[in-house]
Amino acid sequence: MPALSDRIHMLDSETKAVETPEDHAEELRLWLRLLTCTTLIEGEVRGRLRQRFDVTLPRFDLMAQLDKAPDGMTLSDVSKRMMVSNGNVTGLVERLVESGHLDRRTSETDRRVQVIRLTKLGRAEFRRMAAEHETWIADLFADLTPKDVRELMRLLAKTKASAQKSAASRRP
Amino acid sequence: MPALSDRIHMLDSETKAVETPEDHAEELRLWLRLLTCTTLIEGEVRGRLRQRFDVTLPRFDLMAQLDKAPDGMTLSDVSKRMMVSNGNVTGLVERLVESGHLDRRTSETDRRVQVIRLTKLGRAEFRRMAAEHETWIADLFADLTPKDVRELMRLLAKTKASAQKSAASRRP
DNA sequence: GGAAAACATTTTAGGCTTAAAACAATTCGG
DNA sequence: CCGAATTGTTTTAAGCCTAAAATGTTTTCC
Repeated sequence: MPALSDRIHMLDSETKAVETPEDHAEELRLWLRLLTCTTLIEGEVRGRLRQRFDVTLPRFDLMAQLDKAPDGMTLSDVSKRMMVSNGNVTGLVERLVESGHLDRRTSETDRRVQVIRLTKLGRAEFRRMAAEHETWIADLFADLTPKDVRELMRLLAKTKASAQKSAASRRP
Repeated sequence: MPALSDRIHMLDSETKAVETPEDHAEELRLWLRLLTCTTLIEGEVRGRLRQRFDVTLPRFDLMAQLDKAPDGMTLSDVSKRMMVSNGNVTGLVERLVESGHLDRRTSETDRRVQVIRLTKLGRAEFRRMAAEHETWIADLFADLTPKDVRELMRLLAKTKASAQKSAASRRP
């Protein structure tokens, strides 16, 4: 059993936690800055993709996923990788199949599963866009030194892990 | 006039720049990681706002802007601050006026301008949500040390400046 | 003063996005 | 085996979002 002074201390710190809410303004500012950076870059890339290739960002992102998977992916895989809802992918894929960029077929071993892959056209167009896209990104980050890039990578990895942990603890 | 050896060197480096495109894989990875972090946190916040308060993230964001401006803002101001299109704001405001959270009036000095502000209800609800929201953010970033937070702030400020510069140079 | 440019907002058309419900197919446990 | 969960996808309803054109208003600058 704790000494009286310890119990008083515990009570104090508990009371403090309840009555004087901690200041999290720094984290809030960090979050807003993170969001600003992403929105800024995303908007720029979106605009360039439209102007230069008349393609939307979500389409480009989906093709990017498939380019890394020559044997195709299931819709669920894509949905998890892109961190978007299932229904979202259904619609995106529909339009890309329609335009001839994607090939969609039902798996032979599991008839629930749809496997999608890039068509020859889809792959060619994606490669063309991706090459230019990479230079845009390089340009947008041009003022960062290699050290800045490394450090940001490290801190964002830590951020991602922290956020995933926090998110997971709410959804067990 | 440069010496022959210098000219050869110049030709070499120019040729290299054209024929062997530089490798920007690191920047690309950085961009994807930045996007992942934002998407992860944004999704988490969106879900909690919906579950806890039955409000959407864009509505919350708009109210957050107005909470900082007791005298109201014009739609253009809001649109610039939130980095979304004008038309987008029109619709958001419409729904928030409809639900009684916002007050909208035409400026008396310039009849083009609409000034919006939070109603009493809107402000009260926002404050309630914002208090909880702040703890979610703190939780999502909980594994970062104060030093990590400072360093991220610094690097993201640099990133933002770099991206803005690059974006501006394309749209003069 | 009046045409032209600039500005603030709304409208339009189309696409993206989500959460939740519905449907279909497979796997699991008794 | 067979009913119950689980899994993969689609559908639905509502809202978000953009780019571009349209509308109304103010400013600029001959």
